Amino acid sequence: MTGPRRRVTQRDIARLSDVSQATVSLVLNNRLDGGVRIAEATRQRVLDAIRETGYVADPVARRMADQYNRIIGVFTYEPVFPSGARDFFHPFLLGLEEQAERLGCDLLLLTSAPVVDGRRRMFADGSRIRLADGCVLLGQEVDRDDLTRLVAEGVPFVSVGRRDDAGGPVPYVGADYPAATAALVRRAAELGHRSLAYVGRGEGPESYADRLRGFHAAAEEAGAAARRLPGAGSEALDAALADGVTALFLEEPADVPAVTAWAAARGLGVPADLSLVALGDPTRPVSIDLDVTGFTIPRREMGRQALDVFFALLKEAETDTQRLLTCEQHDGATLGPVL
Amino acid sequence: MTGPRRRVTQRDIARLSDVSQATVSLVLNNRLDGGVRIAEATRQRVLDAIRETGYVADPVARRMADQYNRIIGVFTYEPVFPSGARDFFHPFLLGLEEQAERLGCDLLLLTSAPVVDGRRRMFADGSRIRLADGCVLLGQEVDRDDLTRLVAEGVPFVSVGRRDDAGGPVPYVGADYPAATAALVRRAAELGHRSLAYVGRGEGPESYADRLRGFHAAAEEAGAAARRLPGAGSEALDAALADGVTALFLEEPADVPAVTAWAAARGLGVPADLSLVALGDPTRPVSIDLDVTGFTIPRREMGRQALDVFFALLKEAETDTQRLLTCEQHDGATLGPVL
DNA sequence: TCAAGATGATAATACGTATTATCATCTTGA
DNA sequence: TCAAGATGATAATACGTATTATCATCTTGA
Repeated sequence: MTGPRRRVTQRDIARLSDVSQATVSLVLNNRLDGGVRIAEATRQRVLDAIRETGYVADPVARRMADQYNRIIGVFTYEPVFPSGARDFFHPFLLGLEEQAERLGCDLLLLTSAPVVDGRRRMFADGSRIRLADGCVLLGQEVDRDDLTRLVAEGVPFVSVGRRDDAGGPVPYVGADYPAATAALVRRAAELGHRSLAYVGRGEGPESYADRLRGFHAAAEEAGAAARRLPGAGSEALDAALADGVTALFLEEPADVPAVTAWAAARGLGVPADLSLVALGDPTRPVSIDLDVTGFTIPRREMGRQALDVFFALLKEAETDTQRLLTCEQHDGATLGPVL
Repeated sequence: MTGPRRRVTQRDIARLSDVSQATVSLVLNNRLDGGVRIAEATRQRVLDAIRETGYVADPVARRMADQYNRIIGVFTYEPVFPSGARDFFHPFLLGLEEQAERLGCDLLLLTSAPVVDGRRRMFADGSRIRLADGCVLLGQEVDRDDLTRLVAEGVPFVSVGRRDDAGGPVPYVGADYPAATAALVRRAAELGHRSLAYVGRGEGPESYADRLRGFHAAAEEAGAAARRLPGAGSEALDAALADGVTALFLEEPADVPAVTAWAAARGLGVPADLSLVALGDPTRPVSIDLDVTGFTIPRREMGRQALDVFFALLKEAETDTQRLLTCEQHDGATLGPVL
């Protein structure tokens, strides 16, 4: 008595409650406009049948009829979630899931397998995004072409993390890296640091550029010397130290162990001889035994608000579609006064 | 002149190449069966139009015409993916995603079902599973009631990891823990070990029970003494050691650091004084500096094959719906001969 | 008593694709 | 010359939902 279980459809509900399919749809969507009316008794009969059968509208058919299906694609760009980055991205996902549950929508994984040169192009296939009402973008770097096309096609989407314009403004919920970085620079200046170094790329992903921008702006304002070291290599650090740098601002906190190892090798005390500041959370898993001063990215909250912005866009409601959230400053033990 | 551009449809192609929509579809799908034929010239005209316009079939409409919506729910039981377990579960997800891409379907996260006492019940909300064609189950432990209901309702589903019957056979793609464990026991016996200890629960999740079963069976066959220690506590280990145990089989490889710390404290060399075997991969992130002998769970492949089984079930094709995959043995440096 | 308005429901249609049954035309062979 | 088969294409329909135009019946008020 099995056989491939057919989906329960509105026709089934209609038959059960002795009305037409149209009526079922109207009850489901609670349409009151257009002058449509359903008697309360009928409505109840339909709702009962729905409850009994556990009927849910087929999201595909809903999309077909050009409707919302409350499914949101989550597109992640990191090449197959490089194992290291998982921990970093997880809080974002948690925020998304949490808010999705609250808003009663579902998340579709658009992270699908490796495609062209290790990276995924969003439009590589026939645009499965269309299955969903739109999508949320996650990842340090996002393909510019994809972004441009999303904007051009008017697909509702939100980026987790600020993005530069792409043929139009990109809706995002980002972290206020410039402000968070600047605040730490000011703290350092107050503590007497006159020569600071930013360690990292400072370009490429917006999040890097934003940090560096905040760094330079605040340093200039504070009248402190500022430089950038491309990486945490020993030679570069040695040179900076010899040149009078007293505080290092790490773009990538996962570099902390490398820097402390170098400091230990040189017999430098932190923060006695050198201060250390972490600009965010590590994107690679590392064990750090120091209580590093720096800031924390409100990842979970970013995930949550991303969905809020998404729904506002979908409903075309008024809202701030480019949000920068404040990072929490962490007062650790690695930023000290210059002795 | 913007506005969301209308999609190019088969009707457009049909008009352009002066054929019917049906012909376009037939050309696209290259149907040769059913006695349908398209003249080569016509075919080329249609293909040209497709090329010119960049037409791609709307995935939504495709699925609409199909009996299935090609959406597969991924249900995970771990309480919102407890942070430690993420690493462990990720390879399964990768396998699922990879195969989903290959099979042209999408994964819907069903991880956000209402959380009742820290855990999710699948049917708590009644019907979200019905959004999808069926689902894949992921997690160490699966709710028995949910399982029973899935079987009873005939929802197509596959468990990643073997499951005991639940009012009927449960389709699964699991790891062959008994065989993998037994192989290691035999190796130990060959190396002269006569008294072995299994460290762990050995019950609860099927994966634990399976390991213990394989352990006991192989030990008996090899004529070696076998016992089980509930955990890796120092007292238990001391007692076992005092009692002549020369090899420990760890159900949970994340316990390796605890055991090696204990061994170091007792001045025991591994494998000189004591052999160590890891029965699988750590479910919690730990850093292990030893090259531990043991086996690896084919997680990615399990994810992949789970989707294969799922589709076979969906299409009611003949297939082995209860698969146990072979674990890869890893010949490390912690299982040595008894001196 | 009857017209106008209110009420309640449905038939018809659209969305874009896939497939099957059917049809028209051409070719072949005796 | 004609029937049978081959060839090439299409009309019709299905998939499951949403919506609009339409219709039938009931109510109301003068």
